[in-house]
Amino acid sequence: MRRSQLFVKTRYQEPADETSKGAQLLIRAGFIHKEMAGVYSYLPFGKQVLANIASVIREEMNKIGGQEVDMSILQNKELWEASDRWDDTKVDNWFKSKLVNGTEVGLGFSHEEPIVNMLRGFTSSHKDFPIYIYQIQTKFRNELRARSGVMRGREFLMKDLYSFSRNQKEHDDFYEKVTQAYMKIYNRLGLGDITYKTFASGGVFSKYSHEFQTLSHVGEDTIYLSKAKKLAINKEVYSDEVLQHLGLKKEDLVDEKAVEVGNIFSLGTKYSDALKLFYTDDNGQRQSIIMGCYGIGVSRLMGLLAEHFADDKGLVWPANVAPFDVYLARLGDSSQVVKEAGELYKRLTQAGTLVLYDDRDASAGEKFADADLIGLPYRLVVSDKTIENKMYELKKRSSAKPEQLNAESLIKALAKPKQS
RNA sequence: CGGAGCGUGGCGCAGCUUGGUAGCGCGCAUCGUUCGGGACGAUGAGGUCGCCGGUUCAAAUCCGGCCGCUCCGACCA
Repeated sequence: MRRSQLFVKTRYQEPADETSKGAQLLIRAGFIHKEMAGVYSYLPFGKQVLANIASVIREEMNKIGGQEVDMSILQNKELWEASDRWDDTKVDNWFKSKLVNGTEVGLGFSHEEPIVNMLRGFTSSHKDFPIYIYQIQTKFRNELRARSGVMRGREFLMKDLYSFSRNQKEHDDFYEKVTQAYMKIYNRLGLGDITYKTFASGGVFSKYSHEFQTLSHVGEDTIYLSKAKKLAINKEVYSDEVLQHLGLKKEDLVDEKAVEVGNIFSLGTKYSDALKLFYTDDNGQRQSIIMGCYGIGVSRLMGLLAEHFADDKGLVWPANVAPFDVYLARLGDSSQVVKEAGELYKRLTQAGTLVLYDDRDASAGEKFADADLIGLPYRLVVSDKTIENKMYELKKRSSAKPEQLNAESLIKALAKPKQS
């Protein structure tokens, strides 16, 4: 993409109405636009980052048998009354509205009820199960207070997976598979080293649920973690009894601030029973379905990545999620520089490299500052100097020193690595 | 929802105490000079001072109400 054609502009100063470093950088670099407290629009770069995170998640969900759908956001009140979750005293963060005829509808904060109801129309035999369905869509939650920019919004992008198993073992096996898949996702996003499977409140369905907590000073949660065992306990369930149950010693744990980047729940048969989703076993008997739900906050991850992968000059995106691979800075506007940079842009693009071509009539300093702020993995310079040397200048965002490359090695260096 | 702070061109801010024709920096436009780390000069455009009401000859400024934003707390299936 040519920078001159992009409507988004970067900002020199921090926005006054954000205090989170990550949100400030995302706004300054033109990834997001704040509509109101806890509500953000995603601009071209931000939309691409979300798509890249989603694509990592999608690949791992598909690998464990997930089938992707896109459920409606408008919710049918009757389904939620069946499970007694429509009442504002039961779920206090509903956004609700009304049809012209007065019928109440909700904006989805989660999708257990509608997805169970939908499945009733397609399943009846034990041969139909297990089933794993997920979606990546916008959720609405009427939080009392939005916070930390895009990390805790009222409207946010979330991946939610629902599992439907015939018995406890089948459920437990899949639950473990999801745990593995989640760790793969955090690894691929560069957060694996600081993300911990964490024991948290299980609600009424099981003893624990599991959260995935990434260590960060902007975290809203406190966890007690064992680095050796790669496990943690959320403060909300931390007690001697829990420690004993998990075989952990108090003195081996340290407390840290962390961000909840995922949460997996065993739901038992509560929603499947309430909405009458059953199956017939091989003896012709009606049986309950055991459910699980598994969430990952996609937009929250973007906020966390911006917070974590940054330095004093701006963002430093991991290659997997960066909106482009390389920032091509054309310095000066001599006809040979314009020609050379234009041709390089074309050539790299044809080779599959995603290039953000800064073809504006701006100073070198401004282009370098923008390249640092936006934080693409590489910065490539074409100038009279590089043409004179018959070399290109390539610099990693994460490193201070540039290297000089000829055209062939440049194209090779920027070729996309194969993703696992 | 309790406590605190804030709201003035696109962005960041001053002005308010002590009422008297709305300012600075960045950005933007035009011209010229520049051109490897956010260049310089000249000229210029752009503002219902969050909204409503009150006091006053006169309100960005004083008073009341409302709305919005931020932080702390509570809350977060």
